Amino acid sequence: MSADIRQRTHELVVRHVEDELRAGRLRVGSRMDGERALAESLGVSRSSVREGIRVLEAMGLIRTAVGSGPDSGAVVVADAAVGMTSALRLHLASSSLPVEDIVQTRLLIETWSVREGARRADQAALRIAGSLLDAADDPDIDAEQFHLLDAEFHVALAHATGNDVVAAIMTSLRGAIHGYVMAAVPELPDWPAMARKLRRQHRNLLAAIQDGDGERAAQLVEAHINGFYRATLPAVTR
Amino acid sequence: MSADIRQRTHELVVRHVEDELRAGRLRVGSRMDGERALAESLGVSRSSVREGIRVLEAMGLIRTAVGSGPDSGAVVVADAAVGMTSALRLHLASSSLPVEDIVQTRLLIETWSVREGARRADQAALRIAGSLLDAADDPDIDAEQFHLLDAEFHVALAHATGNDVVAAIMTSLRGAIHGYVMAAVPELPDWPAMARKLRRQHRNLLAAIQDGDGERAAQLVEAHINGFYRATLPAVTR
DNA sequence: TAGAGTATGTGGTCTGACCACACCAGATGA
DNA sequence: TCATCTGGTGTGGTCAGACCACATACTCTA
Repeated sequence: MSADIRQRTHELVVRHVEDELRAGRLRVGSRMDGERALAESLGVSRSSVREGIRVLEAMGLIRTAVGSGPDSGAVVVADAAVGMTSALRLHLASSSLPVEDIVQTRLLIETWSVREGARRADQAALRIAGSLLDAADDPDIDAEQFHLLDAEFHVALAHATGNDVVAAIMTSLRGAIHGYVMAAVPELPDWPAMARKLRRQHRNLLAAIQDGDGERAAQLVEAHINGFYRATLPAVTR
Repeated sequence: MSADIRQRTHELVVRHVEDELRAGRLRVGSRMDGERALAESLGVSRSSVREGIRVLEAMGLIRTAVGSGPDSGAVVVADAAVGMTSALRLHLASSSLPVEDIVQTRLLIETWSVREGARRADQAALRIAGSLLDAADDPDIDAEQFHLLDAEFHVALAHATGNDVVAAIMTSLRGAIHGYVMAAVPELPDWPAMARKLRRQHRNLLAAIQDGDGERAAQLVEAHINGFYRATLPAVTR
């Protein structure tokens, strides 16, 4: 693997954990050695171990917890969406990725997802999506809760494809622009009307998928996403 | 933003940089303050600053360099593909993301990309893709160089869509499975024949895009990807 | 004027210390 | 006997301070 170039110490730590995963000595749910033990066994300082662990944590690979007992320490969780969401959010902040491109990518991912979801007809996954819509019907929730449920609904549809990579990408696309969505809400002339429209579109979309009508679902989700961003984007990018 | 829950110090550092980016006080190409100065201005230790910087670096947001002068220190580079590639690679190592899902996601992204590329007809971008194929025609390069150029070609096609998010996703999808591709090469009965076939398919694909024939390009890229993985995946997942 | 030598500031690494926390086992009480 | 309190112990989180290798920019010398 051409280790000619200088490898920093924390990269060695990341590489070590990656190798342990690849070899199957670490798997999802495993508890890693403590930072001090890892430092000693690799012959590096605890600071360097911590830098590596920070990277793994930011990638959604592990989770850390203080204290003692079986839940403490670094545990492999492997939540792929975490790292991708952070990456997208940060690059969005740096203006190196335009919001428009994210929206277009959503269109491409989601039209495929609902077609695939309609084809697979994974009833359990669709039931989850439906219960999220039920929760979003609660008139007492505020705008932020509504849009979080909205995001969860779209992610649930992505999960109905059975493709974990697509689901992770969808989670990160929707999660990264949550801040932009919330920034747009106060700018909307009539948010309650918008929410009613979104609820209606969600129901129709889910019905089309459950009917196995992938084409109709694709058209509905495209209109749904385009409609929302045409109403909100001008307010934020202004 | 409800900072009720405990925020660790390195997260404060990440958040600080994110805010600076969002406010425009930092942009791509900017040089960040030194670690010591940042630690003092935020009232935290240098170790914590470094942990935050490690995260930003892993996300592809910044690049660090030792020494002195204008190129040293932490500089904002905003290479979105870096973070996503690492995230995918690590989750692939943990078996939480199956290779098959990545391949299926490539199909979805790339069929869209070549359709969009054919529609946009970005001559400059397509010329870059073509020159990568020229380089890959060199009979002296080895398997690794060939597959790296192969990956670059597919990424170049994604760039021809003009969508930076799609291009970053494509880069990470292809980059994350590079190790798997290289692991499969020695298992192939006749790699030179495979390479000849891939070269031919690449040329036909690029020609279809340049002809503006998105449908044909989509069919070609689908057959191209499916063909390669049907030949290699069994060797690796075994 | 050209070159060698030096000063300076950068990230990279290490050591060792202390803290807050969460669990767990043994002591204590009813 | 059982419930409750109370330390002990090990975890990550944070900090201070030191030294190193390195790359540039400056200064001095031949």
